[in-house]
Amino acid sequence: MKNTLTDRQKDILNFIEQFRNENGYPPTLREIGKRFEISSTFGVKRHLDALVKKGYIAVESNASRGISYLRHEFDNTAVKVIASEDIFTKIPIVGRVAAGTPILAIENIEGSLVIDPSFLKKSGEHFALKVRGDSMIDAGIFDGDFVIVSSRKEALNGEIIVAMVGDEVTVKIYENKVNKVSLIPQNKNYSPIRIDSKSDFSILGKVSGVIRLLN
Amino acid sequence: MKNTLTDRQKDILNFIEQFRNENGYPPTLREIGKRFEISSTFGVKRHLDALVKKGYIAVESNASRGISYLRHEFDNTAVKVIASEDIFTKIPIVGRVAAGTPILAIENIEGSLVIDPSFLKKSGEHFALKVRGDSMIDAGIFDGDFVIVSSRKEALNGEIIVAMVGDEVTVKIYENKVNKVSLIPQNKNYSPIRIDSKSDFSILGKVSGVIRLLN
DNA sequence: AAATATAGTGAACATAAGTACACTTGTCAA
DNA sequence: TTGACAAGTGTACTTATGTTCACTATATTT
Repeated sequence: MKNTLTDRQKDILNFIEQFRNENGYPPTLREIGKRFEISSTFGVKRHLDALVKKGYIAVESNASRGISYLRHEFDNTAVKVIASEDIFTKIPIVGRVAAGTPILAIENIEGSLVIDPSFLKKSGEHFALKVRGDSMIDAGIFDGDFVIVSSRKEALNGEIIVAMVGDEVTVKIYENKVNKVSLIPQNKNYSPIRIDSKSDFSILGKVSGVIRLLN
Repeated sequence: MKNTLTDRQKDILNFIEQFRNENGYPPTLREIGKRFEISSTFGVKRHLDALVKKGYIAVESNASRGISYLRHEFDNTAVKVIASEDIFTKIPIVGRVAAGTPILAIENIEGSLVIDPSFLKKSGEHFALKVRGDSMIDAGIFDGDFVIVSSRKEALNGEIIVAMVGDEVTVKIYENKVNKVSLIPQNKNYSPIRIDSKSDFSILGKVSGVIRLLN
């Protein structure tokens, strides 16, 4: 079995993407079927199964509208510089964050960065941040690296997050034990930061990628 | 009634946003309820009704997971842009390299990757490679990372390069002392590779960037 | 004290939506 | 001409999910 899609599968993949853009949630089997005049949900399901098998989407079983997007379709040509009508995603690079301003306020934006949309598996707000310091070197995040951040307000234990502590933006591993939040660096020379209730602390997002430029 | 949200409503709105970021589709009433320990779906529903009334979300009635967003909490600075000529660069991702074939032969290309051209300061051929193994972890290059490679045939001491040794493509630090070439890993558990004259060895390029995707 | 808004419970219900199976059709290569 | 594969039908079934109702509780406002 190859990973190439049939025409029908391509059409359906496109429809799913479009539907999600328009509605904010993925279509049901029957909604897909209606669009393509496939009267049986089973016929549709088998298309989805094929798309899953070929790695284009993920489907949560028994969950309604449980389609999540794994990757866009790209032509595999070994072309170097391209001009096409593909849609790319441009995310802002956040520099110094002025105290009190929202992270994405214009004055905080230093530039922007174009990345492959397939890197951002799920939709949602993203921004990038240039890392200062070496507190995360054991996690492979070095001084000067860019981290790509998926905006969110909560985190799970062990996730690498970007947080605001007082005036400072920091990248650490999140840990919440019995409602005591700590930010764990990944460098023996640094100690965890304990967050007590009176700390000015908020989660900005979860690190979903790291980019390093050499030379 | 004002359009200001109660704390509870804010929490729920944030959760919905986060859930969608993570899963690609919105949560059900019960999934929201589970997170907030609200055992009755009705309790959750009334929160959604409030959010709708205040203009923060839209809910399609009788549709599962039918929550769509009207307003983000952040301004949407992460814009989707249409590529115009020559602005973005698309480079091929090289997968398994068939022995004897040129690195950029079609059969070696697994996909492609769009990156900001400002990342590639120098012009010239580039390709990307998915790293296998952990021989370079001390240089912050982990298993599964993509390295962006600038094609060239020669290297300077200390540069991180991609080379072909026999059939294998490898990422290492280049060292040439008195015409004895060694490839130095960055991991105490590995030993340098000595290249002797009869080795089948060639330099494919220099690593100019590293990209890591988390989750 | 009464009214009002927010927040939640627990159960019952209707329907939306995923899963499964047997059978059909058309195409294409061996 | 057999076989494999993509694509689709129709029905039946199970589960997931939204809707509704009566009732409770706790603040805050009038």
